[in-house]
Amino acid sequence: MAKYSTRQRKALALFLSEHPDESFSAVQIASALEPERISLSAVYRNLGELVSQGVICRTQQDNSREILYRYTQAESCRMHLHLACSRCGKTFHMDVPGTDRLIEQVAENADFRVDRSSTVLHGVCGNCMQSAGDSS
Amino acid sequence: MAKYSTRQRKALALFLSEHPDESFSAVQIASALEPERISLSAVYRNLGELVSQGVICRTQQDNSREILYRYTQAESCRMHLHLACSRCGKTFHMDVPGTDRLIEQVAENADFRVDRSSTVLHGVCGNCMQSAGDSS
DNA sequence: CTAGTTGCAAAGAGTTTGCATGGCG
DNA sequence: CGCCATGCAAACTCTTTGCAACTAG
Repeated sequence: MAKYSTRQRKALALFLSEHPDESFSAVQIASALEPERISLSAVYRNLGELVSQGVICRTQQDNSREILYRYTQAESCRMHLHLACSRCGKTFHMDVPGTDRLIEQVAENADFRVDRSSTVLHGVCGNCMQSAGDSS
Repeated sequence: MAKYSTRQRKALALFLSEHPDESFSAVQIASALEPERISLSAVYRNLGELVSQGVICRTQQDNSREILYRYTQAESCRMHLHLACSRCGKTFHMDVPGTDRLIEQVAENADFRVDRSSTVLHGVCGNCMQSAGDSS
């Protein structure tokens, strides 16, 4: 797999690596790369490859059946958990002290090895809380 | 909504409440309830209702585009985060001290309100780690 | 009896695949 | 030039919806 370096392949990899904190759907990527003229199927096929290479990871929003893709190659991305706002869909790094300790505790207490790169905590980000005046 | 109590509705609610720790797809539920003769559309419609009533919640497995449903009404379910094994698909309670503190820290440090009932940490459970001899 | 529910089948949304054409090396 | 990758369209999978028939209250 991935023997040739095509215009489409390069554009896709570049785009994702330039947005390490964001998750995109295949359609979003295709339209962002419209100037590069990539077909949706090429996007899907190349995303699949990148996923199996571990360069990016798949996630999903809770009430959509879209699959989202996020660059995880960057050191900084693999070490953090991520936070996803269920209102605006943005993804954030979770740079919170004590996270590692909790993950260790989970391993000891619950006999479960958490995979940092694929787990995403859901909730509402500050921006959305504010703009919605929501305090429930 | 939900003004009448039908055979299908009762069977669905009963089934879910009897399996508070497991996640099911609509198809799984429909076939588990086959003796009760529920159509897939009735399953979907009733699941939708239960979700908006907060009785159950939707989640998704990472590499499938199926939506999964899990009973969350039980007090014990709403207070915990959950762990999902990406090998066997089972869901577990996350009964780990320090979890609440971390969630508070996230609110303060990252200005993000984590929604306990919808977030699921992904990883590998003890059983699967053992049977796969995986230690990566 | 009346309105909420069901079941079926058709429509949607998102993703995957077959096959001929095109482009990298 | 050979083989991989692309593009298009058709096939698929899962979910939603329209509508007539059914049934709980």
